[in-house]
Amino acid sequence: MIPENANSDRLTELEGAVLGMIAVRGPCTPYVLRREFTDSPSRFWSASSGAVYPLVRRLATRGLIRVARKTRDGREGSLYALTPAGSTALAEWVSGLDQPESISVPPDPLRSRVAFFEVLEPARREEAVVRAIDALKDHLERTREYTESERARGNRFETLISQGAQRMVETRLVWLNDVLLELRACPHPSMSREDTE
Amino acid sequence: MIPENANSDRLTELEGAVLGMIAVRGPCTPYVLRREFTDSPSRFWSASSGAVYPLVRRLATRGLIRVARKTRDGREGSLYALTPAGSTALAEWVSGLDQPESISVPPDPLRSRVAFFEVLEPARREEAVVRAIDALKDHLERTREYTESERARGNRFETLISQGAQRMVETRLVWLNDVLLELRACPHPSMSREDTE
DNA sequence: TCCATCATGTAAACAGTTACATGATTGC
DNA sequence: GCAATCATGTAACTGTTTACATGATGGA
Repeated sequence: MIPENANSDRLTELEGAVLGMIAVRGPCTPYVLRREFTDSPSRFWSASSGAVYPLVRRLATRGLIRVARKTRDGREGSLYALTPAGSTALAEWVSGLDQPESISVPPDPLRSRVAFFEVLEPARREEAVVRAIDALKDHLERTREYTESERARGNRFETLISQGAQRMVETRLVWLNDVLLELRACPHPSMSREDTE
Repeated sequence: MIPENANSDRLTELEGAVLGMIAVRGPCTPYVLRREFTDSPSRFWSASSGAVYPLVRRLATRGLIRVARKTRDGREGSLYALTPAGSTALAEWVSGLDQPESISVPPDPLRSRVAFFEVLEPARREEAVVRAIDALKDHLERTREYTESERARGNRFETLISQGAQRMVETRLVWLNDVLLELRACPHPSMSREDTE
C-alpha cells in the first residue's frame, strides 16, 4: 500500500559532483569535498560550508552515501562513502550526458550582456568589449597553464576537462572579436527610450 | 544619520535581462517578459510566473522600473518602464562584460559529467558520448537555422548572440569528439571502489 | 454556452550564499 | 601561551521552481 517511489528524484549538478568525488577519491569528510572545490580553478561553486554540510546530509538521508567511519581526532567528523544505491545513481547521472539539460547551451554572461548592447553608446560598447577581450586573454593563459600541469601529472580525465574549458575560453575570445568587428563595421546608434510608448 | 547606501546591490543575470528587454522593447507587462523568455530557444530560464512577478516587484521597489500605465482591458495588469536609475543600472550591468564573473568559464553539464567518467565501464562511456554527440549535432542544426532566421530578419545583435551560441555548440561538439578519441586510444579500466579505504 | 488560453498572481519547497559560532590543532 | 588555521556546523536570507488559484477573453 505504501507508495514505493523509492528515489525518483534527480541529482543536482552539485550532488552529482559530490557523489563523483567520493567515488574517485574514496571516503571523504565534508571538509575534504569543500577543499576539492575551492582549490579547483573553476569558480562555479563556492562550496561554502552552508552548502556542503546540508548537501551531504541530504545525500545520506536519501541513502546514496553513508558514514564509513568517524574521524580519529577530537573533532566530531565523519567519512562518507558511496552506498550501492549511490553508485547506481552516480552512474545514471554521469550517463545523463545526452539529456536535453546537458546538451543545451549553458547560459553565458558575455552573451546575455552583448544581447543588450544597443542601450550603450557605441564608444562605450567598444571599450567594454576591448576590456573583456584583454581579461579573456589573461584567463586563457592561466587555463592553458592548468591544462599543461594536469597533462604533466598524467591525469587523463582532468586534462580532458581542462582542455574542454580551454576550448570554451578560446571560442568566447574568437566570438568577442567577431562582436568587435561587427561593432566597428556598423556603429549602430544607441537607443534611449526610457519612456517612449 | 540614515545610511544612504542607495542601491549598492548588483543585478542578477535575470534582473539585468529583464531591464534590458524593457529598454529595447519599451514598456512591458510581466506577461510579455515571460513570453519573451519562453519563446527564445535558450532554456536557461523557465521564466515561470513565480519568478517573474516577484522580480518585477523587486525592481520596482528598488526604483529601477515604474508603472508606466495600466493595461486597458479588464485585467489588473501594468506596463512597466525604465526609470533613469534603471537606465543607469542597466548600462552598468551591460558594461560588466569584463568582470571576473562574466569572464570565467560558465559551468557545463557535459564537462562535469565527463569529469567522473572513470566510474563508468568503458563500453558505457562510449555509448554515452556517442549519444551525446548525436544530440549535439541535432542541436547544432537547429541553432544554425535560428541564426539564419535572425540574420534574414536583419536583427544584427540577435544574430551575433545566436552566432555566439552556435560557436559554443560547435566547440562542445569538437571537444566531445576529442573525448571519444581519447577514450578509444586508452580504454582505462573503470574503478569500483564503493568501500575501499 | 462552454472550453481553451490568456493573464495575473500566491504559497510552499528547495538549493545555495553569506555571515556567524565554536572548538581543536599547529606553529611561533 | 597565543594566534592562525583547521574543521564542523547553524541561521537567516535570496532567488528560483513547482504547483496551485482565479478571473477575463475569444472562438467553437
